Amino acid sequence: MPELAEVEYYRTQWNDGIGKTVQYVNVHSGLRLFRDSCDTTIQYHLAGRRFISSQASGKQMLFRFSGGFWLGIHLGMSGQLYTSGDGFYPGLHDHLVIGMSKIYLNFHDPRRFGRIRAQLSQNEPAWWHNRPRDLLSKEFTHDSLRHFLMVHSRSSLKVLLLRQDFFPGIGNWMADEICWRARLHPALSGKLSAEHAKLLWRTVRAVCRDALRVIGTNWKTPPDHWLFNRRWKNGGKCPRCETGLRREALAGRTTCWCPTCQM
DNA sequence: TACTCTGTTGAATA
DNA sequence: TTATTCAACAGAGT
Repeated sequence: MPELAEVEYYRTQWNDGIGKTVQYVNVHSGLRLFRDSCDTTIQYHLAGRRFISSQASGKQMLFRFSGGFWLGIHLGMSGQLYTSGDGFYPGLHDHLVIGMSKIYLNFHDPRRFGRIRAQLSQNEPAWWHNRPRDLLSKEFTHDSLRHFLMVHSRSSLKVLLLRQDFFPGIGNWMADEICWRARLHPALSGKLSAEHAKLLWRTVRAVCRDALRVIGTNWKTPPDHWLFNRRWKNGGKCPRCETGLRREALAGRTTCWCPTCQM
């Protein structure tokens, strides 16, 4: 489940290709992944270009190639980026393979919920330019969060935290981790007190920082004092108070919380 | 074998 | 306008 930190991790997997020139491109054309009809653009225009740099923001990634070629990737639910060396042969779910000298950059996605877009232009694509600000930027202010909560005061915290237009990069496990750390019940409405809103703001940033540090750099397993390791299976205990965790679908998403800690 | 569940986005519906 | 539901998928588990 690629969220903020997993996306950052996968982005860096292609770093060994930076500076190299594309020699070969293999695309599984016609898949929903290429619904922005970019499969032919990639197939015909990527070869011969040099891989310059990459960025990640929320769950989005942007890869820059020479001559104004931009490749955007969203991993969806099961997407992965990885590289391989000589002798590699694309598997069933390797939907995009970029061959370079001694390295292949691969996009692998069994469930095909991801999204790939390509564009030829001097400036970065509009969809990237218009993306929401990052949660660790100074533009994500306490005041903007309070305003957002006020406007959507009828929605639950869990639903709001999953809104990519305001919380880019937050997914299911991060939303649960944030609620748990802030001791706020995920079903609470957005109508929070000023103190609780401030607490939520601080916690969102702390969880983003911690996730990027632990998972984003070399994908270590988060420590046991996070909710993360306990939330997946039945019978998990709260790392703080050892109460049995509750797991229920909330707004259609599996949600885990501690009935003692989270009010 | 057949059914259920998983988690993200965006379209459809209320 | 805003909130909720569901389809797009394949694979692992029951």
